[in-house]
Amino acid sequence: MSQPRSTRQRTMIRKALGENREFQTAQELHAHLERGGAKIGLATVYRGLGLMYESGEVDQIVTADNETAYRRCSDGHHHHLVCRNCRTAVEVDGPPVEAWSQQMGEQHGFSDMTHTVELFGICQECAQAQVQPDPDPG
Amino acid sequence: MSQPRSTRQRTMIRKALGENREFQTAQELHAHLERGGAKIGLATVYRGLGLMYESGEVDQIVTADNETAYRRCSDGHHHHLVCRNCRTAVEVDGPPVEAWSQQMGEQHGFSDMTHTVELFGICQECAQAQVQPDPDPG
DNA sequence: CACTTTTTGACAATGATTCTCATTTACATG
DNA sequence: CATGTAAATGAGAATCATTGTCAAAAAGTG
Repeated sequence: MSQPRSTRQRTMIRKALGENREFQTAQELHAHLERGGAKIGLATVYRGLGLMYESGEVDQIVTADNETAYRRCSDGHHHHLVCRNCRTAVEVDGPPVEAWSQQMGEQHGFSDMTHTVELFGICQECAQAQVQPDPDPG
Repeated sequence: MSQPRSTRQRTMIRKALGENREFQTAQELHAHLERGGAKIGLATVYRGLGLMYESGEVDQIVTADNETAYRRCSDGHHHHLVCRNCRTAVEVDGPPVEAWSQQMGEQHGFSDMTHTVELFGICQECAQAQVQPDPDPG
């Protein structure tokens, strides 16, 4: 039943994803490719990333400004710990969350549970590079 | 330094929120108000809900179609278990998640942790009203 | 090569949200 | 009550990520 075809454009997208470990929006990825002299349409980037997300090849998060960002990821269900400042992301497992989600579902009679979980924080590097915020001044 | 003022429009928004326990988008709330004969601008609804969210007066979630929805909520940090079908929402505590989030942050050197957690499922009523999906037919 | 189906790309369209700015309102004060 | 002024409103324009359109190009198959 028709597999996705291997096209020059999709190869480019994969390559670009491989070169950058941070989450990128479709627009960013497209700009990056064009900057490198590549010829590819924006819609194609959107479609490609969408397909790769559906096949589980890449991960997807929604940023604070409600943009969708993608990153190459490892297999299996996992979550992300993302730096609010530089967007560096770490993949993390969440056994307690999975269990808790399941339990909440049962407790309230919900079936077919899914969940969205994202952790945000400031990574060590950014924390050191930044001025510490005043602890609630008078 | 200047508190939000009490206006006819904001009162209307609060009233409408009080009448409906489900999550509603700004557009839905606006439509509901106009249907009731009220005169209020769409931008005003957006602004009102935004302010109420910032002050912690209402809760906010992002639906599957990337729309922002609001609901009056109880105090304190909590999460939501939302029916994918009818949008009925239950507030739930998540001690395991809080602890896990904290722990992941420490483990990876992240500070200032926050998180977004939403649980989705099909509530009992909707599950009964719907045709059961075939369990992976040949 | 010939053929069928998928993919692409340029651009239009969509649609939620935000911005603009002139007008109105809340509310503290004389 | 009159008045001043900063905040709020509303109508519509503007923004902007994302999706739709559809003819032309490319992939994969025999």
